[in-house]
Amino acid sequence: MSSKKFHASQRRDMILTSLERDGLVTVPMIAKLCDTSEMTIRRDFDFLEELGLLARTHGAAILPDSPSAKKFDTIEPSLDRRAILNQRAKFAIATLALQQIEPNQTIALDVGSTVFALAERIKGLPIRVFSTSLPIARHLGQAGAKVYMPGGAVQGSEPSIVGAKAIEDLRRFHFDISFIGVSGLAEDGFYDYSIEETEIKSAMVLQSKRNIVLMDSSKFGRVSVARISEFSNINMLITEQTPPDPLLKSLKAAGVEILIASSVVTKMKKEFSNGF
Amino acid sequence: MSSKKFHASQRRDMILTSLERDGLVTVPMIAKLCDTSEMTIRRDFDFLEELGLLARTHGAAILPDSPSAKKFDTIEPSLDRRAILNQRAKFAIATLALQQIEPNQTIALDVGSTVFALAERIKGLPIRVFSTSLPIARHLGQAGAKVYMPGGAVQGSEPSIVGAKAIEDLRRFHFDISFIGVSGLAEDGFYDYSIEETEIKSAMVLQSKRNIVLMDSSKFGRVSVARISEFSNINMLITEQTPPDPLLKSLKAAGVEILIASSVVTKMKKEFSNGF
DNA sequence: TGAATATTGTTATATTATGTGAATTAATTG
DNA sequence: CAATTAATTCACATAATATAACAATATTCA
Repeated sequence: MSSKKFHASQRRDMILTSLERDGLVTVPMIAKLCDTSEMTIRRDFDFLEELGLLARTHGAAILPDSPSAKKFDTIEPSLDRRAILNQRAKFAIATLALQQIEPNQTIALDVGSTVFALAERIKGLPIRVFSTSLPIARHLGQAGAKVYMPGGAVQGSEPSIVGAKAIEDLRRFHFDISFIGVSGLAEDGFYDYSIEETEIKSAMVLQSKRNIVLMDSSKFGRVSVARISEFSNINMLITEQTPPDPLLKSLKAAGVEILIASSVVTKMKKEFSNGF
Repeated sequence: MSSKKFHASQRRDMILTSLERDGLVTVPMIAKLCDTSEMTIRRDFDFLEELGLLARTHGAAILPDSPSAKKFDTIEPSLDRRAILNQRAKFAIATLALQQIEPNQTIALDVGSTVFALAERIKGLPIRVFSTSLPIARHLGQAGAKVYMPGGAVQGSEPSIVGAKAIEDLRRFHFDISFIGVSGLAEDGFYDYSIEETEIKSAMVLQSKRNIVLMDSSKFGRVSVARISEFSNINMLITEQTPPDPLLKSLKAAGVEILIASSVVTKMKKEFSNGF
């Protein structure tokens, strides 16, 4: 038979794919599938756990925020179920986003599960963070990061600060980069389904030197209630699939740089060019 | 026969799923379902009970006590841990606190697990809430309550808003009641171990018509870093045990009303006098 | 190419999970 | 209230899985 040996990244992809499909993978399962030793698979599990892409248990690996993954310590509030669905894409997008940040910058983090994925990876970096999202602020605050929030009303299923007071507070800040989460992308701009949150996002965009939209491809072509911004205010879009042609053309015409994150999991051992 | 053995995490998921569906699961039920020994299921029950995801009785497991730990949702570890410890007392204290509130009031909620217990019981009531605590704001916001927060820096293991900006924001509000959590009670006042949080608490006290301190008896006689307030500004103390004599005398001399919550679980089916 | 480095495989040694039956505790009933 | 039954805990044996250390192999880069 064809003795198929895979590379580390291929194995890890297979692990994550199986995991997403079945919700649980065992060491012997994958070892046989990849025709490799169990030790290697265990090391892969370790690696992926380090990145937060799975949780290890005795004998198996499971999705990181399923209830039984919370052994003793880490009771993390999961944003919601749909966050783990595109987890890999979000992780890849967050990785690229991370590389846009430089030490000692002040960055703004908007609402959304993809932005949350970035927040998770930001922990411990020497930057200042401003966020309207309660889960993000809480997560980073607990990790000891420097986080600031605007005042205002709390709203939404991923609770965030909205309202006139929040916008007023926001106007007193200035950010090096804003990372914006959106729920739709059409030919005339980025959209979101909450009017209140849209107002905040728009205000955030105006206070930033650079604006980077993070979104996964499921949102291409979707028009929601309210427009956040025209393309001209957005400097970069990070996603994991090339947008379809009409959108791509509009984006490029407006000068939006587009980064496509590959969801292949690699070591990333090398230092980033940005000094982290 | 296809006798498939499940992994621990799968069994625990099945337990929780059955529990949610039926409200009650027995050991033999699950043991047969999982084709495993009863001992193993008992150990699973222990494990899940530890996390507050179920409650054990003789012969079965049922949904956990109404307060806290509902699902794998909103509660962060440090908070959760402490909350589970004196859960009974906190629940009782929160119950008394609830009776101090009247419809359509504006109340301020400070930081702390006892105050969190109150927040949990407040859900759905027709009041406006102001809070500096991120977990509380998130919890209530997600439940659809009207919540407002001050802007400022995020800090602490139960993250909350602190700093000059927060105090400035706070000064623009006025509350019917503030519920304050403290970490110490000595003869000259209430104490807390975070200087930043103390400043916020003090400011909160000044903006309220009535100030109610919530604390459990473990904090009697403990002096922490910084004083929040003298007794004279505090109208009421709700706890679950009578304070020792020197403290009691000081409190009474300053006109602080003292409510002792009985941690005996009563029916509480009757309407409260305050209209809820 | 060859040295340096990283990855993988193998073994022996912990650690953890599970199953069994006796001892203990809690509920039930006459 | 004792006697009975059911449920639980305890202690230990066994099996499954994880870890650590080292050897072997592959990969990278000068």
